[in-house]
Amino acid sequence: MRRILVTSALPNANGAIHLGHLFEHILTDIWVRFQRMAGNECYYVCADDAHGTATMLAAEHLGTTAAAMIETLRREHAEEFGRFHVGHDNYYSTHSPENERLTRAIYERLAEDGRTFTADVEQLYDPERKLFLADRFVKGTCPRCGADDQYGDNCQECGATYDATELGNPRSTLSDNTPQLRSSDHYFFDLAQFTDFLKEWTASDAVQPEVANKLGEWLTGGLKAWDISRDGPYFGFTIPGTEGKYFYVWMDAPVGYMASFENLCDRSEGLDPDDFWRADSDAEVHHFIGKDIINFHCLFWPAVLQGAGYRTPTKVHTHGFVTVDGAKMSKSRGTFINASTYLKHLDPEYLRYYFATKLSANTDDVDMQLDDFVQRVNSDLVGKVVNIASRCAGFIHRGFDGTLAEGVHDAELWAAASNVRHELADLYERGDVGRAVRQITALADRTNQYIAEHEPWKHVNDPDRRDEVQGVCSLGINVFRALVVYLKPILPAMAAKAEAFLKVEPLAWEDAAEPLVAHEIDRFKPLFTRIDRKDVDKVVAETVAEVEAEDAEDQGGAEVSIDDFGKIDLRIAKVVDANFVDGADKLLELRLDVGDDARTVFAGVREAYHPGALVGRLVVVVANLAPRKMRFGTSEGMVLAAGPGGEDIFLVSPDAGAEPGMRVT
RNA sequence: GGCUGCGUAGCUCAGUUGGUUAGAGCACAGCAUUCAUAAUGCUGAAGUCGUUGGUUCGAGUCCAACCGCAGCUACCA
Repeated sequence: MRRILVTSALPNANGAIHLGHLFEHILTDIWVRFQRMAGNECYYVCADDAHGTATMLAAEHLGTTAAAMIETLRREHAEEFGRFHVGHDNYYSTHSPENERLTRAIYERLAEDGRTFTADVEQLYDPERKLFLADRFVKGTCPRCGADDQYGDNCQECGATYDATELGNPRSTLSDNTPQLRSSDHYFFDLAQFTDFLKEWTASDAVQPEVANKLGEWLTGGLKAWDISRDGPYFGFTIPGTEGKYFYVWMDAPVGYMASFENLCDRSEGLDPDDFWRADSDAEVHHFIGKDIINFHCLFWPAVLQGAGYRTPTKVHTHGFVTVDGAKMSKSRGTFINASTYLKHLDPEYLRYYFATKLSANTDDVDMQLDDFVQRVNSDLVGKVVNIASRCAGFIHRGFDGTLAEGVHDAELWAAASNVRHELADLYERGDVGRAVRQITALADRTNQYIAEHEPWKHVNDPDRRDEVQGVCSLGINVFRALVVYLKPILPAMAAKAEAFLKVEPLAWEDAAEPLVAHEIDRFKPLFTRIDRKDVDKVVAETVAEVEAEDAEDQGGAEVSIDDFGKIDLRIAKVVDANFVDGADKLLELRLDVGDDARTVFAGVREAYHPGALVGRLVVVVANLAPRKMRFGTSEGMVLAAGPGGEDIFLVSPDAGAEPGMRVT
């Protein structure tokens, strides 16, 4: 028996659980449930990732404390995962006493052994907010191409990467002030010391081949020291022996896996964290992550563990991202679906099954096509698998008192159904679940063919052929039982209902080895209902509505005084000319007559309006908006419009009689 | 820009170390059937395997270039 500890990446403690989190946790949960069915001792822990500047600012925004906010979200997250049947043994928080102790201990061990050093770092500082600014809180002009309004790490226009200190006219996105350049001592983990170790580790089968390729890039390029400290104010753990220095969130986040497990052990008889984490442990540790955090889990984390005298992960399972209908999840398209919205209208097992059909052992992105989602679930699960039990059970009850036959009617079919368990086990182990599902549905197909060939409905009233009818339907039920075994890691709730129908104890993997004979079963009740496409549409529509409400709150929620409003100079303008902009997908260049002066405004309405339809019409424009340099020219104002974007943009226009230049108040 | 991965029927994907007329499911069309949650079975139509070159007796499969898509590019989690 293997002893296995499994983790999923830690969701942020400042946002809701969405489709992307669900994908990762469902695929991990499927693996965990398989391991348990196969008889292994398997623990699955996770936690919210509580620390970081973002958490601090979010709590500030809500007018609460970080500690209160993260606890509320932690409960919410744990409950939502639970409703998707994700069976974490512990869903903890990285803001825990266990984690603080472990993180400090690990750091101290690394520091003692000369694995860390300090260095002076120059960084932008916001004097008003009194904090050092992470790259994403600084905007300015790209030092290479001169594009305005770029973040502190790279330029979205030309793709250049640079230091935030290189930006022209930098400003803090938190206060809009000009930041100052200040220097501060930072603590570094000397990752380069672990280069040889990491080369060896990544070449083992601890990571997928494409991940090893990616890591090879960093390894051959030379590893840089890793800055593990942040200056206060910061929401996190303080670094021992320092004043106002905090551990960078990614230092304590993976330690959170250990902390969550330790917390579980404290509440469980005979479970010792050391058995899993000591350097010579023969237990296994498996991390499931998305491909965006490969560097943290496959470079920093193994190096930290190695340096601190712990074992390294057995395997890091990396997956791709979820897209919806071929595009990134989008709030305005309604495909940035939160767990809570989904749960209002759809059964969690639909999603579990659909994700399972798309799972592979590689890091490709997984596209959730909403039509495909409905069809796959309805056709495979209701039409094929469940249908077998549904069509056989009636005969068993009508003619045979609900009792299955003594023997196996078709030894070949049963052998196929039973023996495939070895291959399926291998596929589950490797994470090639989509392929396993294809094998499973093929077996269901074969069984429906078998039943059709023997036409039990024709012979059920023929006394000479009663045994055959019972045999065929009993075998149908037995193959169905095997299918339930194979699908149980994916569909635990359906499996529980099927177990009740079959009147059996909870099924384990090896139960597929032997058929049920002369066994009484219950009457069949529907195990699974079809998805109605309308319910999917409701989820999408509600997601759009939520986003709009959120936007309204962000923009209109905070009250402004009439004086503030008075600062905005809204004017009626007439569109004199409108043209496409070469190279811009969304923009139209508009020449506007605003009374005395004419000006050029770039408006993101190309998908909704043809230039010809705009010439001559009156619009409302923000006349005193600071001119903004864009890639295609300077925009001198903003045209007001409603709608989520894309093709749904609706320009605001005045009633007849308004003249260009009139002030809107 | 550099790097990683992907690009096979309308959709989702299989295609082993290169080998005869490229496969499956969904969707579609026709037929059959009625035991089953309008479920099932049979038959059929549908692909110049991203493009162009190359290696080879032979390439979806190997090589090169190009095109397209996604992601990464370390102090955003």
